[in-house]
Amino acid sequence: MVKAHRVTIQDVAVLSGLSICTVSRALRNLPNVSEKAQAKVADAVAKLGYKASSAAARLAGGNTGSIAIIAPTATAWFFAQAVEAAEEVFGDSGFDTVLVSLRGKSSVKRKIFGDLLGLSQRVDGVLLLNVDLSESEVALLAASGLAVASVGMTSVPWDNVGIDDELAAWQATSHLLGLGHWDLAVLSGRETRENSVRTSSDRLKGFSRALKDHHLTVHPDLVINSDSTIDGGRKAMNELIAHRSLPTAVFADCDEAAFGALMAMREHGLSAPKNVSVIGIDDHPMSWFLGLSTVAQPVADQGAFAANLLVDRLQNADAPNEPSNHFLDTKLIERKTTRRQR
Amino acid sequence: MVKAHRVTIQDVAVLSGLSICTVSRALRNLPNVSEKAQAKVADAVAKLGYKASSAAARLAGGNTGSIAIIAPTATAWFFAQAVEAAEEVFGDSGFDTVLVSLRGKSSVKRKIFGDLLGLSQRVDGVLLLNVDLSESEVALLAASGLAVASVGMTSVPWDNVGIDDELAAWQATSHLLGLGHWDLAVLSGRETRENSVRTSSDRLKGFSRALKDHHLTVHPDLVINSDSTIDGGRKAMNELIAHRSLPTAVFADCDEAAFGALMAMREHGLSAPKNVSVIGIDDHPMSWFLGLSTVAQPVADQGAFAANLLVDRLQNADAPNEPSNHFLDTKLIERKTTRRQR
DNA sequence: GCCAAAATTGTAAGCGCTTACACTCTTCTT
DNA sequence: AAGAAGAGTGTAAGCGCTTACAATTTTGGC
Repeated sequence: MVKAHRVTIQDVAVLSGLSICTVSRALRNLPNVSEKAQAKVADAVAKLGYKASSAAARLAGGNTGSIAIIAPTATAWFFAQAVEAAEEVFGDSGFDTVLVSLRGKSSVKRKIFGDLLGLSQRVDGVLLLNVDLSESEVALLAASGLAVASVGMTSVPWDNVGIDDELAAWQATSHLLGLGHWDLAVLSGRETRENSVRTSSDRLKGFSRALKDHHLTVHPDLVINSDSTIDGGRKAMNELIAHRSLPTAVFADCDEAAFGALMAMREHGLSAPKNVSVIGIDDHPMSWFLGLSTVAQPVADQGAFAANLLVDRLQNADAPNEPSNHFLDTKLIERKTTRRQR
Repeated sequence: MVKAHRVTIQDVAVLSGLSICTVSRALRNLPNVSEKAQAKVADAVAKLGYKASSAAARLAGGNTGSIAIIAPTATAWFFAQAVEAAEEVFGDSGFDTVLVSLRGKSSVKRKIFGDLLGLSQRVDGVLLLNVDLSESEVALLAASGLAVASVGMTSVPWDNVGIDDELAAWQATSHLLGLGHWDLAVLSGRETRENSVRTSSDRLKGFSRALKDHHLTVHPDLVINSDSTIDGGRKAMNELIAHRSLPTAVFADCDEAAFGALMAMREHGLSAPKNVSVIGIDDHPMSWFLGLSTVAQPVADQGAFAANLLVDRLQNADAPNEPSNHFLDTKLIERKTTRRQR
């Protein structure tokens, strides 16, 4: 196999009998190219198997043809799902996806503002997944010239898609309440320290609102801080079991915490819904397996939606519409860990 | 905020009082640069916050500074884990990670040989995670000029890291056998149609070998084909329960299939280890949760190891050592789904 | 049919970097 | 102490593409 001469736009120009410039315009569907020329170019491209060099395009002031996805981690179910969905959209639109995982490092900022603003030379846009940014970071990013979109963020000056976290929590809590439970605990994710991610606090709000709707008040002892992980939920539930009175139902603000809660219960000879009803939010695939009642959120859809929004911005850079914020629907899924309180 | 003039190598050259060429060499640690010059350049770079444009570097014949990770999917636990580990290694070495998920499409080949060989203009190397390639595809890739490394592949002409699948299966099966079980079924992933991924068939071999070691033979009826997913395992186990005689122990060739098996059993009022002992391979985080006995494999380590191998190749392009194949250790983890057969 | 405006196409100058190759100093030889 | 070998540095020519702007062709109104 001989190291083939790279097929350049030059070759296409020669074969099609046009100038490089016209070919370039034809390739990018710019106006002012006759159909004839278009056809000739398409022909030559096909014949030659031409593929533009993104490096050259970029250097010359065009686009990089790639988009970065920034996520707190790539391993958690939610992010893996969203990343893959977004990657598909990007791929289908001809973009490469460069993945940046923050890996929960507190060096988020360093990453974002060292690498990422360095990244701005290498990508056309950025898709942020639940990345907790301070106001100044948001401002910097917005001013970076990059197209930006996000999933699960709040008050950001770019397109965002997510779910109504407060509503989802309200749905879950109301389900418990509707079942006759009035002695509820909540396993709540830790408050974020920054500004742009408010999932946990919104969910806590929803919990409170549901209680209020039933003329109940939130007892501080029954709001347990918990990491949004299996182990976090387990610890939180253990704490609840060991040091506090057992409620009749527990709302975990994500399924993984609910799993942990279930596990802790099992370790103490307790089970759901027999001793305590348990509900989560997410509809993690394991929830089905474990029969966990939950409020489902469309994860892949969120990633794909946001990705599409971003691609649209990139492809219609001219249309400067306002940043939009989209809420996708959540839905109560009643399974086996919740039941009527007698 | 003013749109800043891009800091170019030119600026560094001026500030350091050297020529562009010298700066370029200094930046890439090429020989023939005095320490003095090195220092000056380092200084200027720091002062200016200079970052090379990968597009320009690439175009001029240098490297892209990015590496592609190709995986069958990004959502499965195993891949998400490996991807993140590799991404970390790449990031620490200054490479961008471009993610390509095949999403189980049968268009694997199209992807690989359209996109990927197109990718070769955009990346320096490729990390393949369990990508099943035909011989000709392997040859093409090997001849592409890209640096390549892989995880979980067999007979490939580049660095590979994985586990000894046959041994892992042997460990799991021997555990069952050692517990006094002799009536075993195996839930085995479908055979691959290509050449470079042989996980399932190797694991089946290990199963057979363990039986042979105990002077037992494999009964064809007890080799159940199963997708390596929860649902696959569930279906396979259902089949076993419905149409065949129930063995005293089941070896699922991956944890997710084992989960499915456990689920099917539960649906039939059966449980492990009471009615049937169950063991898997992987040590998925849920296995701990479910008390599933399994043979643990170091997933993140495999990704990181392979990534390091790849980075090494890229950074020492001069040292043309033979491609190496590394097996990482697997370890039996006995939990609650297996017990002595009385 | 004739001329200006509009549509189409071509020319040429870079984008920021790498890389032969040429050049200037240092060191050693002998 | 003069010249050769080598270390360190500079010059300049691209890499393949985009993009003003200039040149050419087409179109249409009279």
